[in-house]
Amino acid sequence: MDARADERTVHPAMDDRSLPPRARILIAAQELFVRHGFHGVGVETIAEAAGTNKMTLYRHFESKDLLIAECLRGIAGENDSVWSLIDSACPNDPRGQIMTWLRSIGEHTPDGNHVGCALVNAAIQITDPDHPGRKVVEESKRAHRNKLVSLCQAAGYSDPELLADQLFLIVEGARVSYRSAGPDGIGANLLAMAENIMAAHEP
Amino acid sequence: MDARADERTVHPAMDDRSLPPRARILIAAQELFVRHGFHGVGVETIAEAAGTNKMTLYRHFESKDLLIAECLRGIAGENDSVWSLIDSACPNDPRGQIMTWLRSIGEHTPDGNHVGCALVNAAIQITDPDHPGRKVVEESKRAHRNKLVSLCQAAGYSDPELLADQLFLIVEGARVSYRSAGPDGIGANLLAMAENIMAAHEP
DNA sequence: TACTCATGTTACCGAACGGTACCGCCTGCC
DNA sequence: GGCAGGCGGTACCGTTCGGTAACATGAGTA
Repeated sequence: MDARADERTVHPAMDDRSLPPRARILIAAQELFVRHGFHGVGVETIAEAAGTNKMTLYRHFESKDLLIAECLRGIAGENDSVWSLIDSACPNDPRGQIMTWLRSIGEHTPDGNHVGCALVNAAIQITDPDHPGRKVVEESKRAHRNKLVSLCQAAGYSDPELLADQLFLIVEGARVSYRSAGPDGIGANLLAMAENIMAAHEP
Repeated sequence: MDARADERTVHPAMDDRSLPPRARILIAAQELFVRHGFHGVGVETIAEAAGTNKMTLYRHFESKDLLIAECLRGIAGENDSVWSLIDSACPNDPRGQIMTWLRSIGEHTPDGNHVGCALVNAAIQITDPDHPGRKVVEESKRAHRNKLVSLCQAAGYSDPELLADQLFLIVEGARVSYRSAGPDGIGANLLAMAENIMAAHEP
């Protein structure tokens, strides 16, 4: 029914114990969850991929659901740091920051596979409205949208909220289409679409 | 871990045997899969919701995965018939057809919950690249995109392919954001975003 | 009546999974 | 040395799930 259990090794240098078990578990869990989904990978697989075992995993995380939530917090934090990176790469250049962000969306992962947005995928996989991971996703998306609005305002575009939402939705649509329509599908020329929309909001 | 098992009754008139078991199973499976995800509902639950049992289910469907694929084919067919409906509602009015389609996206389901696009959700839940349901989703999305392109061409917009892809991605992004950011989030004023984009392509 | 065929019913199997108990080891620290 | 705590290893439990076997039932039909 589910993904093949073959080749679930994660980071090769994971087995050396340079990182404490909790960090190794989080890294392994993030990678495996993103690749195979929450239901597609069990806690024992995660523990083995982290070079430890199930008991140690449960010493650091109360349950699988809370491990999922912690992974989502980690992913949200990585997204935040991407914005910090962009900010320091194009200081005082909001338009350049938006363009840098847009260009980064189309980049392939090291293994050549698009997986879309891990937070969106999580929100779809989680059907329980009370799951601890859900509010992590919603909060991250809200912050992401606010960041985009402030950038569009700073860049002096007309109707910055409308533009920000347009860019946000196009990017969300493109990333989800990598999964639903294939990587060579509709999201291929995302940049041209975004530039066309931005041109309509040029002051 | 997963959705609550409470209240999985589907269509109330499902128990009367007006429909043959295979049709009842498909209806129940579609509804339950959309609401709780593929992993969140078992075949026995589906059979009971359809007013039958597991053995009859397996007499009509080789496996759960093939049942999933059949459900996706049914959903894709429903999407096609929506386009036929729109076509007959606005004959020879491609622009009106696009607008009608856009308006239909924001409508709520009878229970007031947005579930996004069932095919996209399926593509994200399915991690196996060889799953029989995957090609159903990809084919449906490709046809959907082609339909939009031909409508934009017929409406005389400049750069119809770019416009079609922009509209497609915005809608995909909005529908997925109903799940990731909540129904009152970014996709709320989808219509204004689309009209703004279309205005930029006015001939 | 006798036959066929789709369906209902029950029981079961093997595997996977989330989670726990228990033991032993090793390291660091007083 | 002695102690404590973090960690590895293993065995186990209860449950759920996909899928199957075997049999009963009931309607339609020749």
